[in-house]
Amino acid sequence: MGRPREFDIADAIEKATLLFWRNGYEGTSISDLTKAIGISPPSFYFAFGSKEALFRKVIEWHDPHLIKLAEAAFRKTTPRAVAKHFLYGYADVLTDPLHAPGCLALNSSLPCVAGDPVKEWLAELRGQMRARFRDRFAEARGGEGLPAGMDAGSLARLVMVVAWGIAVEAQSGASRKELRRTIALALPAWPGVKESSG
Amino acid sequence: MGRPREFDIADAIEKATLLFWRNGYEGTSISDLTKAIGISPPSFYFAFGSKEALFRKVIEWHDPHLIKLAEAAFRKTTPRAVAKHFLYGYADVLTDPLHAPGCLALNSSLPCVAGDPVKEWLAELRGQMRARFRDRFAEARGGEGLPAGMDAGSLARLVMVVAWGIAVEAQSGASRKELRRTIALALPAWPGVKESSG
DNA sequence: GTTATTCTGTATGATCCAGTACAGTATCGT
DNA sequence: ACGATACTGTACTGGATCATACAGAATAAC
Repeated sequence: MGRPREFDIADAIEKATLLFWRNGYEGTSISDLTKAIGISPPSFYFAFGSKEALFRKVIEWHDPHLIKLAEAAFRKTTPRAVAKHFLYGYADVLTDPLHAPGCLALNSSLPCVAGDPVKEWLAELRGQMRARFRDRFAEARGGEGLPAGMDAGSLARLVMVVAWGIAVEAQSGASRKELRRTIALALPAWPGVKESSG
Repeated sequence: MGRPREFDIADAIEKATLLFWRNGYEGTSISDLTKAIGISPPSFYFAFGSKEALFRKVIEWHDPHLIKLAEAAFRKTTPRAVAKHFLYGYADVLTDPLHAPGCLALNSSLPCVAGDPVKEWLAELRGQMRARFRDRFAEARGGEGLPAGMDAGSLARLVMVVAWGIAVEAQSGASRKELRRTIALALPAWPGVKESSG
């Protein structure tokens, strides 16, 4: 009961997502957000509580996409195919013309002040993603284990390193084609036979 | 002539460097800077002009270190040895306990607002670094050219991708040892025989 | 209709921001 | 000594920040 909300929460989150993606967390003001959503500050605070709370909602809204991409990659057979599927899919996200170039979380977080809880939370999410890859590589699906000198943890970190690296390049203006060529060069680092489709 | 300056410019730049490294460009206020340097705002503006001007000076002060590292790497023979020397040296910088973890320029810039001149300037510096590697790889020193399917530009971009990637991981708390293990896994992507010392 | 509840906008508060007006102080050249 | 110049700190400006006090408007329950 009570007065019905005059704007759509999901729509507002989507608009906030685009702003954070373009201008980062600290670079996006309450004024920017209320203007884009088309509401007044009290409505904003009533609906979301604070800028930080909305940002967390934005990330929680977006993160499952990446997790699903990773899980789809995990269904591939070899570590190389897993990395290939994830990195190519991630490159597509980074260069999606529907939003600003680069990674939402990375664009938003890297400039934050050291010790900022938002920044640490995002670093934790990145760590969780890395742990997923580590566990997947540790399974050593497809027969024999990893070659000598390759542990699942380092192999997982390399996936993340290439991912964050292309995210930076994408934010700097690299095209999807350029990212894909770069990924192709990196793929032989992971064990597995060459495949024609990722 | 005139009243002599009561603080050391180089020392002030060094202190500003540490602050920008820790808290980023937008996350560091004039108040933070004047407090750390131990001067008042007018002295700050008289000496540096603006926060942006000081930041540019900080970067110009720091960038030659990386350029020298790259040039030392370029004196190696094979593309792989070049990448190895640069990436291992860069990993050392990223995890130097004398300053905050990660890359000064990357920590400072990624959170900036889209279209910010500082951000674009830093992206340009990154592009220049990539061009140096592209030119070095294009030389194809050491005999025959690059293998089929490898162009110097993509190979150069891969160096940068791994560099920015480990910079993000370093900022998230990865240790020097972890970064070195990850780099070692990536190195086979560049043509060249395995070497024992980088 | 009346009341409780939920959401709304106008207007404003407290704080921080980058940057400056101004007057004072220390050195140099003469 | 005296003026020109270079640098200093106190105190302040205008504007942006996140956030809220308050009163009004729209709904549901009764």
